[in-house]
Amino acid sequence: VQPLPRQPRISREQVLEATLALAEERGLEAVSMRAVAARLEVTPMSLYHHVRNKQDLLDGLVERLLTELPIPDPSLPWDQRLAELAGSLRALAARHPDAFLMLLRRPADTPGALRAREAVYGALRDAGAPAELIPRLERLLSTFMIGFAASESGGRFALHDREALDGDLDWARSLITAALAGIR
Amino acid sequence: VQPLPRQPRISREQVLEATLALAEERGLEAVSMRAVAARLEVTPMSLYHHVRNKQDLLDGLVERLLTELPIPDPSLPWDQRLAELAGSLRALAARHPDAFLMLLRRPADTPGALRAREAVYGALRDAGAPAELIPRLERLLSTFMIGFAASESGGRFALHDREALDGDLDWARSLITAALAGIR
DNA sequence: ACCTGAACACCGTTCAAGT
DNA sequence: ACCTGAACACCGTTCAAGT
Repeated sequence: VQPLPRQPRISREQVLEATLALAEERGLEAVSMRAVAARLEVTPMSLYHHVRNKQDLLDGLVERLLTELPIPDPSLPWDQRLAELAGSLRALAARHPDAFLMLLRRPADTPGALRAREAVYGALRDAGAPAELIPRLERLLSTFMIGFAASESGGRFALHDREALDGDLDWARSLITAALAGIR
Repeated sequence: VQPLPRQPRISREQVLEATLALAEERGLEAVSMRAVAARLEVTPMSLYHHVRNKQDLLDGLVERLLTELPIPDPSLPWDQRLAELAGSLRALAARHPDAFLMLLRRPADTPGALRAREAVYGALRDAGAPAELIPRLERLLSTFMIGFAASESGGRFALHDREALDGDLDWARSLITAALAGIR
């Protein structure tokens, strides 16, 4: 006997959309399978046809955020591109402090992660870094930028005002520029 | 009417001890108020006399881990001290990947955080860094070290083997040494 | 002061059944 | 294929009561 085809009521897209909206409105802690389902006016169990489980739901959310990260215009000077990337990461972390931390908990091999990495690779190439050192440099740079944005949004830097943190990054930028000049 | 004094059955110390043991054996996700209470053979509600709530319990756990972080012998060369600190952070993150992430979610003004920061300050002083730059340098360095350890233990670096990551850190060390020489 | 039992308002997920 | 209802085994926390 053939199973009856049925019009899908919701898609994975819609599930992630609802997850994002919920996280934006009430924070990540309010994101539960049941709450997402309620927002879609559907039974909790219905979600399991579109995501494997809650972890997969959260993974999908993080990947979505990463994909929406603004990538700087490649025609800009390389150091400005890095600075803009750092700024975008800070803005993303500020909007989603909890979800941002999950960047540290998944392999950086998703399309969204690749996209961001390529942007850093390009900047480093234009900075004149030797090709064989670029992946390593990218790892160090991204780790610092993500760690900084996570510290700021997570509250680790709560004692420091925005101005001091801006100064930290400006100074880091000059140190990095000097280091890159030393390598080249 | 006087309330009757009563022999306390458990202390905050014991609660945190049980929390740590549970986290070590079954991971942070297994740490619940109810599970910690069960391990102490006590009702869940009894814990609330020793910790404000679950967040406070987790905070206590993180602070405990931080306090146990080995501080390098001050008589060692400054760069070796920094390298040892980085190694200790990596080991701590490997043992408690989830709890480690919580370092990014609380202000770094607890006794444990101060203790670690002072160790970095000392190393930077011995490296000859100008006093007025030391707090800023510490922020950059700690952010990188914590970000790196969190990336490694959290799985962000899952595609890279231990050897590559050791190489990353060795190289970072030489860049930092060069940058410090430039500042001095 | 410290511990308890019962209760409230939630969770994620499995399963068998419906269309 | 996709959605549902009922159920299972959990949560954190409040409250009133006991000693």
